[in-house]
Amino acid sequence: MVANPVRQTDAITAGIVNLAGVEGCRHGYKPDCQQCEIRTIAICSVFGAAEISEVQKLATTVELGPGEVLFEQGDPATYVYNLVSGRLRLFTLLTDGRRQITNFARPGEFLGFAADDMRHSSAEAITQVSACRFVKSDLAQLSERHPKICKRILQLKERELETTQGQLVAVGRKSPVERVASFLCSELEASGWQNSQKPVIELQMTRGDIADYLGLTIETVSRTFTKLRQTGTISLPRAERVMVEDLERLRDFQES
Amino acid sequence: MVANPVRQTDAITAGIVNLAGVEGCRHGYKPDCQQCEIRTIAICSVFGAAEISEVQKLATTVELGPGEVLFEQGDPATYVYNLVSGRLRLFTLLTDGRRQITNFARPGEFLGFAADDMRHSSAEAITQVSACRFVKSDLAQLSERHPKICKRILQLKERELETTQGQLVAVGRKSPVERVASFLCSELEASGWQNSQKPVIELQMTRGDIADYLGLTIETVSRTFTKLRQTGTISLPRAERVMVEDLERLRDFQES
DNA sequence: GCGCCGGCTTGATCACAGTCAATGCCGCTC
DNA sequence: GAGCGGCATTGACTGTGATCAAGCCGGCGC
Repeated sequence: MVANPVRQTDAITAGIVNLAGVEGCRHGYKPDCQQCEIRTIAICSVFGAAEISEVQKLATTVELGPGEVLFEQGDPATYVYNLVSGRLRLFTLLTDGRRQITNFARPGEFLGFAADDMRHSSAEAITQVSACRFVKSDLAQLSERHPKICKRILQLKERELETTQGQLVAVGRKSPVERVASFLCSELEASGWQNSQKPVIELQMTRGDIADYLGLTIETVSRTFTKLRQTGTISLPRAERVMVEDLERLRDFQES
Repeated sequence: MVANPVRQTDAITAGIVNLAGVEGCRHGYKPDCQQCEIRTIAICSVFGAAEISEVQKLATTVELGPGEVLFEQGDPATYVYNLVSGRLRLFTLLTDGRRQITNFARPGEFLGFAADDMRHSSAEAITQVSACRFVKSDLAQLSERHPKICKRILQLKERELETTQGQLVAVGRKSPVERVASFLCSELEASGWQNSQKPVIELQMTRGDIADYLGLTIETVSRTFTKLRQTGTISLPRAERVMVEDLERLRDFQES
């Protein structure tokens, strides 16, 4: 009806890559919370050095390669995750294969929390991924003893909601150029870019992923990149490397 | 670029309707929590009869007429609200007046919580509205003493997020018929419709609101209603009353 | 090296939803 | 009752982004 009914191949073949019967269960070893890169930004940030060992006991580290599945739409939601490193795509599939990506998760994000213990979306690794897994009920118990966890999760949820709302505004009311510009700006922002450096974005996802994130087709995304290149806004030494040549103009293209 | 640049009038004139200098401050009296219709579904549901008086002390009732503003994009986020009765539209405006409605809030919803103390969207009453207002910091203090509030807010936030994600999927990947069908189904669902009754939906919002919610134009929404009428799926005795004649078919049109 | 495959780009064409415009309908005021 | 204003519907036309199709590029295996 509207867009690419059965044109994603990765979405369909993805299930095959899933390895174990249990959700996201590649290697199951304890994380080293002291050394953890996201120790200060994830939900764990609320714990002191003494308390963190209690968390550590409940956690299991999960590793995924590109294309592998962390969890799948329709499954029961048994686990929750802290994304430690790498990136994931979270998406919903319609019956005919159309796909809407709702989030490109980044390290520090809290994933898999579901209101009704049922997954409404799937999560696949884009890059090599490492995540910290908890049994949902374990975390619930832990949060009884340490209410501040709940507060922290709420903060992260609110941020997630606001990001999704921003995406909704883009998809519902912005032109392709505006959507792509918004996407690039938020990727740059979230990458921790410093004002002094030349702005460069390493895209870890394909054009197809970007299209399914922005509610466009691959072709339109590609043409839009070309347009941005031709106006001198960006340059593309390689398809996955975006160098922002005129950040001012890119920001203007966002229209918001 | 993409849709109705400056065609909403209500969005622009809305500010004029705002009455007091203070956010949503029409009448400021204490609510009667014992009699409250949303006592069992809002965040208050976690409190026993004894505790509720503590909440009541912090709350102020706010009343709004149709079109009046509860809070506005860009304002500091000082208050949070429980929507007690009526409906609100929450939306984001782009600089040129394009509007994306992100939520048609219903009684029981918790509104105005913001991650960075700044409003990213505006809230306007669609119908006569009554809401229960708290100073954000008061509620934060209260939740220190009663951590279960936080847990409850988290539940509501997760539901809100999942609803928004569903909307994103519709706007990003569904055809106009599918979007309108999805919208009608969720309106019916949320209205508390019982299987035994004939399904009737009283739309409280205009075609323009629905268009800005679904990422369409007024005309397309109107034409889609006509299409659904012509296929015998619904009938429209009045523009705002939708009688679902063939719920099976309406659900099929959702395509998800 | 060669061939293959997946992902990206580009071009040509088409259809669907947006735009513009006219009309209808209903409620409100005078 | 007449006139007005807001909202909804319908029609005619247009333009944008989807679709279809071809070609390109880079990486990988043989």
